Amino acid sequence: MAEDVKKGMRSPGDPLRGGMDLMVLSILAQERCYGYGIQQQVARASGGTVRLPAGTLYPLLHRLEAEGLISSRWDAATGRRRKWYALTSAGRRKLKLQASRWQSYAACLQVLLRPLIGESS
Amino acid sequence: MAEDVKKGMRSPGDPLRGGMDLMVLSILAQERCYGYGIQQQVARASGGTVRLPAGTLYPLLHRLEAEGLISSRWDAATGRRRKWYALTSAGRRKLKLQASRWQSYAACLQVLLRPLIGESS
DNA sequence: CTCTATTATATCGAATATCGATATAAGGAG
DNA sequence: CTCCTTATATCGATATTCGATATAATAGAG
Repeated sequence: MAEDVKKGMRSPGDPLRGGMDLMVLSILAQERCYGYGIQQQVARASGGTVRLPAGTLYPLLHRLEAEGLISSRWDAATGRRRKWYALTSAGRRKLKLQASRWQSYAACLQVLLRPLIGESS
Repeated sequence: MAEDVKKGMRSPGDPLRGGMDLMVLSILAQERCYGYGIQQQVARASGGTVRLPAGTLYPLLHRLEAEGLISSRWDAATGRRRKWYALTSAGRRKLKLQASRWQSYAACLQVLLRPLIGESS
């Protein structure tokens, strides 16, 4: 149940390709949520600048579930028929890894971008 | 000579898909450089954590040049036969745009990631 | 001088993330 | 009843990334 670990996929492409994965995982790390709710959280967290289209979101959720990083459960207790997703322990590990890679990537980009933004120092 | 401007390019995929573009553009914004040198700068700026494989780099440079964002010029004055790239004015505009989008994306992710990293407060 | 590692650029094919369009269904407002 | 929003889903098109591979020139070791 972890055959994806050895599949490959190192290098910088990872933090980029899976950027949306990281967003979803980080949201689910705080509390369980359903697709549409995740979509709204992303929009809110970015002030509407970042969007997560349904055509991206749902295939992504299915993929994460297939990889065992999240688990799903239909629940209509809130009055609405929703598919709630929760992070698995494997998902938590993956999140840490992805977040770490992301930090590296973001830090690198910040180093390269800094001299172009403010040169007050 | 600017047919890419009207092509579309909304949504979050852009700052992700063109992540490497942004790196290359930001490096060339500081001073002209050649492929191999860019590769090394990325490695150095990230402490070796981020890599830009040749199979990614050169097609990327060719694409950016085809889009008119950078210009190339062979020059062996430094003792080595190298293809030097420089940012065009269109490239500078693109860089600003891409950087802005990147900031939005990075800010969003930081908001989502923050509560998972430090909970000391 | 010869041999090798590094520098330097290039291309191809495979893998795959993203997205617009599209479809479906259910709940609430008027 | 009708319409908008919520909510999930899938498909095909597109673009990016990367490993593998090839080539050539240069520097240094022996």
